[in-house]
Amino acid sequence: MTDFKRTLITTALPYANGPIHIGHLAGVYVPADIYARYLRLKNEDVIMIGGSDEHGVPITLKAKKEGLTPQDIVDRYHNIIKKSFREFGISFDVYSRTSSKTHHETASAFFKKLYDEGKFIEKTSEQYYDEENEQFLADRYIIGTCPKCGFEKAYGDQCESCGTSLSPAELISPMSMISGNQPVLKETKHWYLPLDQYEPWLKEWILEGHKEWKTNVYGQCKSWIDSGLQPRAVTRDLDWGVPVPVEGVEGKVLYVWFDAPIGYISATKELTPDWEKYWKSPETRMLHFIGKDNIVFHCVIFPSMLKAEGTYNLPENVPANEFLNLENDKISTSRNWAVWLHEYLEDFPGKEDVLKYVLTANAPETKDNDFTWKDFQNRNNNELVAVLGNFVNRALVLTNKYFEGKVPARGGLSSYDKETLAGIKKIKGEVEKSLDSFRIREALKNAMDLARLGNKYLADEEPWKVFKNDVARVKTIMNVCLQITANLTICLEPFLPFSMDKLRGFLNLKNMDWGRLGETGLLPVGHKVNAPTLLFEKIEDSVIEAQLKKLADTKKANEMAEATAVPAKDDIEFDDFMKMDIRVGTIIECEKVAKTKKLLKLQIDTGIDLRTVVSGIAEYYRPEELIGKQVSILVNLAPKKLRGIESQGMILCAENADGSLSIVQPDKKVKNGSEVR
RNA sequence: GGCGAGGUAGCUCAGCUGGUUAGAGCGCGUGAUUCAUAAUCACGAGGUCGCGAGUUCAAGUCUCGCUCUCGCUACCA
Repeated sequence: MTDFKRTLITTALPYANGPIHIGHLAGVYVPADIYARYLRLKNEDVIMIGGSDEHGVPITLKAKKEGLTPQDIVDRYHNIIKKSFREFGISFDVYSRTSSKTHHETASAFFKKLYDEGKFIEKTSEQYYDEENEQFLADRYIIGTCPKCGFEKAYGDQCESCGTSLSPAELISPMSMISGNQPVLKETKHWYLPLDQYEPWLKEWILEGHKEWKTNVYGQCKSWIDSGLQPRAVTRDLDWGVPVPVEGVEGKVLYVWFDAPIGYISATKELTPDWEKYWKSPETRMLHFIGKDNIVFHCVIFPSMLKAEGTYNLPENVPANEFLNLENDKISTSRNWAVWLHEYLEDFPGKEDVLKYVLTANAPETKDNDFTWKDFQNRNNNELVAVLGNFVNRALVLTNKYFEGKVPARGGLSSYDKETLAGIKKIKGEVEKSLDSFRIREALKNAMDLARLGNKYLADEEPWKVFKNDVARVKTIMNVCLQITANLTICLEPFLPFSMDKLRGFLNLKNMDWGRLGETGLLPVGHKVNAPTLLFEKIEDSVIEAQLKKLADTKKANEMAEATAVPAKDDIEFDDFMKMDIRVGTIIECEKVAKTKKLLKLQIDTGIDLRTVVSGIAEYYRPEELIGKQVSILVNLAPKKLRGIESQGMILCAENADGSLSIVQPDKKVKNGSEVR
């Protein structure tokens, strides 16, 4: 392994269209913060970079919806995010934003260099264009009828009703969200990063060179690289973002995925004029802390950009976490299913460390995990309060009681004393080993063992009994306990910074380096300690119930919203309706279409003829149970090839709120070919 | 359908290159203890290591098939 002199830690840039929730924290910011604090405590040269990702289409849409400018939107969320991070104690050395001047200059220059050196390829393609407003429309700016579910307000990239991902060309009767007019297809030129050219290099660099990466990270990279990489557009027709710095080009910006990771560089520039040593010196180790959704960007795409540029370092490791669920359900910003950081800070003042602890102890390092309020309460009450807080309290209360708060001198040490003191160094080694391999959850457990060591020592030595006939021995015992307590302030500092600060207050102790962890004389004899207050407080059931009620209310509100039927469509003439030829037919044959999950191929006797229909209902019906059933079928829909099979019609289905499908059929058997109207 | 990750005690997870009675924390039970926020300490119960084959003297650990969960992906009329 290379000997690095400094570390650059980047944390995924949160998208500035919503506040931070526990999923972001558990996946990225808490582990990154712990690791950064650990390195700082070791006096290593480390910087931790963060910032808001403020470009991209969703922000422009939100702005439009609220009648504000995109800048208004990002200002709002950037401020909420930045404030909540600061209050929560995520120790960024700099928290920047991609709408900053520095970033625009940096991203622009980065693009320009690759452009000038011919690292991009140019491609012209047809995209929808709004003639009235004279601009190309991003996928999200196009609205139309979803070809699958008939939802009229599907976006060009995705139907929010059925969740299908789409391309703008698939929408039926597309409409510009800006003018309301029908857009026209028009040619536009864009630049692409030819990822395919980097494939052999990526293979070598990751698949051969970084087998030590986490299995989830390595596996996903391998999957992408092996399946063949495609050139990726780096520009977009949009007016919100970093303008493409090419002469004569207007109305184009850098694609948000291209500009966002450069934000790490910009933020570093804002932090220090010496930024280049963090990005370009081979003695610097770069780490990207991200969630699993970002693996491909940080392992394949961004490195390819850096490689193309040529002067930058590549990431040494990318410790990506899986996802955190909340009370057995996926965290979702749009469904308001989350514990929001800014709300937590209001509801639980002074309990920043409790959330950090719970999110770390239950971190989704190897697989998706579940956050429950009950677990939150249990870990606080049974671990922080009962194990850590209680030990500290015992040590200090006894010292105050027997020795007026002065650290007593040790006498001769028993072999058990020696063993206990040696245990501190052992724990230090374990914590280091875990942290060095990014096993943060394990590291926290290791560190907490120090408090367990103390509790056990106290229980075994029973100073409250010994005091009756051997005060000298009690002096030794309490000295050992206090040294353990002092060591806790170092050992747990990366994980519980606020609480350890408080504990240092109890002990009258200054901050100490990681290197001193394991020393048995951190507190000199005669040193005065204070009377302790509680390091952690129990959390009562009522508090947890209040949070659960809040979530239950959200769930209820969501159900109400789901129960509300999609609004009626515009009126049509009777003749329009009569254009549709819907018949009753009987399913004669039915089989799954190979290599698909949702498609069934059906032979249907429509009374007119026997025809083949492909339908996306395989998730709800098994082929054998459909044979012989009567269904309603739209027979005069233009045929379309799906998976190479020509589908000659559409089977009518009702879609439930959960997206499940139910075929519409006559309630009595009727003659095949009967018209439905 | 393809690919990736995961399926180990009630819960959350360790188990490296295959090797004595499969581990930890929490929860549960019993006992000890009272300095401490009824906290702590000891002991214990609890697992056919997703299912089925195979390789091997020996498999949670390797191979194959199946199955379930999550994610990515695919032309879901």
